[in-house]
Amino acid sequence: MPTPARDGDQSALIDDFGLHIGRAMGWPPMAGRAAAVLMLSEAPMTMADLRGALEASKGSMSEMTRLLVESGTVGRFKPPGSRQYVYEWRDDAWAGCLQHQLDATTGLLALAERAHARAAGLPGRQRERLREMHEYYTFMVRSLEALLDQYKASR
Amino acid sequence: MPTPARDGDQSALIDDFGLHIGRAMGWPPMAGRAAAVLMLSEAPMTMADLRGALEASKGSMSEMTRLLVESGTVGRFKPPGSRQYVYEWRDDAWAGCLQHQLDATTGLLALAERAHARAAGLPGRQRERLREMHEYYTFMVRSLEALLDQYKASR
DNA sequence: AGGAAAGTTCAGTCAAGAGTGAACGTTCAT
DNA sequence: ATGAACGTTCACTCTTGACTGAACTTTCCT
Repeated sequence: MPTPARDGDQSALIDDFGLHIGRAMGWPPMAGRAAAVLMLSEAPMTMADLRGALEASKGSMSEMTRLLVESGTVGRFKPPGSRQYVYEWRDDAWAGCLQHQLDATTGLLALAERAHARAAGLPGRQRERLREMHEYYTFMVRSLEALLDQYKASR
Repeated sequence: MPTPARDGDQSALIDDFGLHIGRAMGWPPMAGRAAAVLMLSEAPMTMADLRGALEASKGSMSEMTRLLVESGTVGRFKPPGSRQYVYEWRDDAWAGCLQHQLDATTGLLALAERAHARAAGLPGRQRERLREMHEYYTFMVRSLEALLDQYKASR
């Protein structure tokens, strides 16, 4: 039996985790809570386990597990001889988080590039500001890539 | 007269900027749009100018300018002899963004610390995961601080 | 192949959050 | 000091997005 995740004062911790991590990752609160439950569970959990721990609907859990797996923080396996998937917090989950942040920043760099490209004819002040934005996101993408490498290497 | 910010195809750009930057900073969309308008404006703008450019209410603009100034991306001045404040995109706006990201990460580190402190009695797996989370956010806060210094120095 | 269990999808409900506008407080030139 | 211009606050409306549950699809054991 997996750790009962919602006993006593872990409950508040899970809500807190859920809200903040969810917000940081751009997830709905329920996804953050599911991540917290999995992180704090000793054993891998089935969707039924998660639903029990969070009192959530089937549909919601299906969507949340999808998000978590996609983000690279949670793994999904089907143990041989079992019909149900089990979900487990990954050892390299935090690298997944950092990757996620890098992806988001890369998206903003793309936006800055598009804007900057169109800026040829603009007055100096505006063009300069778009250049600075582009420069900033270029810096950030390069730096986050370096951090990710460094983090991965340190393990 | 400030640059008319909502003419033709800048409008789409502003909505796009607004949405993405707003999301990245945890702002409502209108704040992102206001940031975009100010970034692309040649001259400083009054609240009335902003309201005109964005077709927004007084109340909304009051809140949005408050957010922008607080974030360190926009400056607010009262030119001598004028009754109205003017708002202007700051030269060091992007450092403000990075600072904001650092603050958010520091908040998550605090959460990880609280959780980790309570983890003394937990089974090995869970304690190990909380340790990893703590380690990750420690790494991130340290690294982002370094990036911020580096970015500031490079200007 | 048949069928039961697991998982996904999607229309609908409900709650959270964004934006409005009127009432209120503040500021500053006279 | 006065009052007109400016800015802020807050109760309300409307929009967006999270979550539910029932219908549907897929999987896999016999």
